[in-house]
Amino acid sequence: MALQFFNTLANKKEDFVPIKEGEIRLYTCGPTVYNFAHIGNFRAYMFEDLLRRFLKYKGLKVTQVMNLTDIDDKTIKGCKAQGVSLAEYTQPYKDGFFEDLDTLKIERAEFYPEATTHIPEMVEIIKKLMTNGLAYEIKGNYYFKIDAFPDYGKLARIDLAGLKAGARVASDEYEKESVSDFALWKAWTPEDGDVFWETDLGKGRPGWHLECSAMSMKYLGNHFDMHTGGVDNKFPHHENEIAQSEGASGEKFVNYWLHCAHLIVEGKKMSKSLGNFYSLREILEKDYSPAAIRYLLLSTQYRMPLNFTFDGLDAAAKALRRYNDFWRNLAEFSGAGKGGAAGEFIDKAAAEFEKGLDDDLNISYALAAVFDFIRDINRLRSENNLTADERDRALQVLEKIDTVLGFQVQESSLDNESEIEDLVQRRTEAKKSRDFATADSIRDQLTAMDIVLEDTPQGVKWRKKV
RNA sequence: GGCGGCUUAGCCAAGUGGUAAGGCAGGAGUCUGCAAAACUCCCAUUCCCCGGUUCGAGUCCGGGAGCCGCCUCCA
Repeated sequence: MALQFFNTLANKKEDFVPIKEGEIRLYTCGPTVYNFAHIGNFRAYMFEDLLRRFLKYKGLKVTQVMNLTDIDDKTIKGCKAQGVSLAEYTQPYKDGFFEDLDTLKIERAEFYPEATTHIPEMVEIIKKLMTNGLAYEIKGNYYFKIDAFPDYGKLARIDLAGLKAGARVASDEYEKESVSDFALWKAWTPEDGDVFWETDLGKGRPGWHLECSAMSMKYLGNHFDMHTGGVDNKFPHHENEIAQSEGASGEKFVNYWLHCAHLIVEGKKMSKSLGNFYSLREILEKDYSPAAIRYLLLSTQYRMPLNFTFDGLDAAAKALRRYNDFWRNLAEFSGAGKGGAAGEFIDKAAAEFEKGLDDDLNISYALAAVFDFIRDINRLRSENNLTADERDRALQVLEKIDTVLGFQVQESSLDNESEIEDLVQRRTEAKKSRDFATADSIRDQLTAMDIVLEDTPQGVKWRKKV
C-alpha cells in the first residue's frame, strides 16, 4: 500500500507524493520558550518524531525544520517579570527543551531556527506583502489584509462572512480596516520595554504568525512538502501562515498539512486549575521512566485524542519490558531445532508493521503486528524451532522496526556489578547444595537491590529491574 | 451560539458493511526446588443511547447525550 496521510487541506487521506522524489521537506511547529514544555506539547513532538522516523524508514531523505519561538507576548511578559533580557529569560527553556527531547529519544531535526535571529527575513515578507497590496500600515503597525486574499480560510474551512457576523469586536479594533485582519508587525509600545528591533518598518516586533512563514521558506523553499502541528494551530496560526507565505511568494506554500489531536490527562482536559498539568520533568520526578512516557505518547494514533494516565504509564512500562525482554532473550538464544517456520512470521511482521504506518501512521495496527511477532517468535524459541539464521533475521527486522519506535532500553552499566555477580554466584552454589533457604534469601537481597534473576537452561541471568 | 473531532471489555486502544486486533490487568495450566521469563487456554452475543437503510451495521443515514478542540489584537 502506498504511504497515505490525512491532509487537513483536502480533509481526507491522500497518497503522499513528495515534490522531489526520495526527499521530504518538513516543517514542524516548535515550542514557545517561556516555560518547560508540558506533556501535551510532547504529544505533538512525539507524533512528529514518529513521522520523521517512519519517513526515513521508508527511505526518504528528511529535511526537518522546527522553530523556537523566543519572541511573543509570553516571553516578553516573562523577561520583564524577572528583570532579565529576553535572551537570558528564554535560554534555560531552550536548553531544557533539547534535554527533554533527548530524554524522550526524539530525533533532532536538521534546523532549529529562532525567531529572534530571523527578523530581517520577516521584514522582507512584510515588504513583499505591501508591494503585493496584501498588507497595510497604521501607526507603525502592519496588518494582513484578508479581503485581498481570496483563498483565506481554505485550510480551516472558515467562512469569513460568518466569522465577522459573530465576531467579538473589541473596543480598540477601530484601528484595523477589518476585524479579521491580523498583525504582521507590532509597533513598539512602552510595555515592550527594551524588546524591539529597529527595521525599515520602524521600531517594533513581529506578530504571532510571521516567524513560521519566514523560517520555513528560508530553509525549505517557498513551496515544500509538509507542515505539522497541533489541532489548535490550525486556525488562525496555520491559516495565517498560508496567507502570508502565498501572498508574499505567489506560490503554493505547503502540499500536506497534518494536525495532531490533543492529549487529556486522566480523562480530563489538562489544566492548572485541575492540578493535572504536567511538564515532562514533573512526571519524571514521580519515578516514571522516559521510555514508558515515550511509549504512551506514541501508542495512540496522532489524530485521536490521547488519554494520558498513570495507570497507562504502568501498562506502557510492562509492554516495553516485554518488548525488551523479547529482544534480549532472542539475542541470547543460541538457535536450535529444525526451523523453517520463522520466515513467514518475520516477513509478516515487517509487512504488517509498515502497512499500519503507511495508513496515516496507524501506530496501533503497527504495534499489534510487533506484539504478534513477539509471541510467534517466542513460541518457536520455546519449542526449539528457531535456527541461528532465523534468529538473526528476526533480530534484523526488530532492529529496523526499532529505528521507528525507539523502544529499546539500553541497560546502563552498574557500579556494583561485581557485588551482584558475587551474590549470584553464592546463590548458585547454595542451589547446587540444595540449600534453598539460603538461595532464596540471597534472591530477596538482590530483589531489594532491584535485580531480577532468571534461572535458564543456559545458567542464571540477572538484570536490573526496568 | 457556530464549526470540527471523539465515545469499542476493568484500563489503554485498532477495526476497509460480512460477523470484534494488540497491550495492561484478571483466571486456569505447562515449565521450575520455588520464582522469573516464556508458552498454551479463558476473558466484549457486543461496540454511548434511540430510530432507520440493508440479507447483514461498531462500520452507512437521521435524532439525542457526554467529553475535547477552535471561533482571529487583548484578555
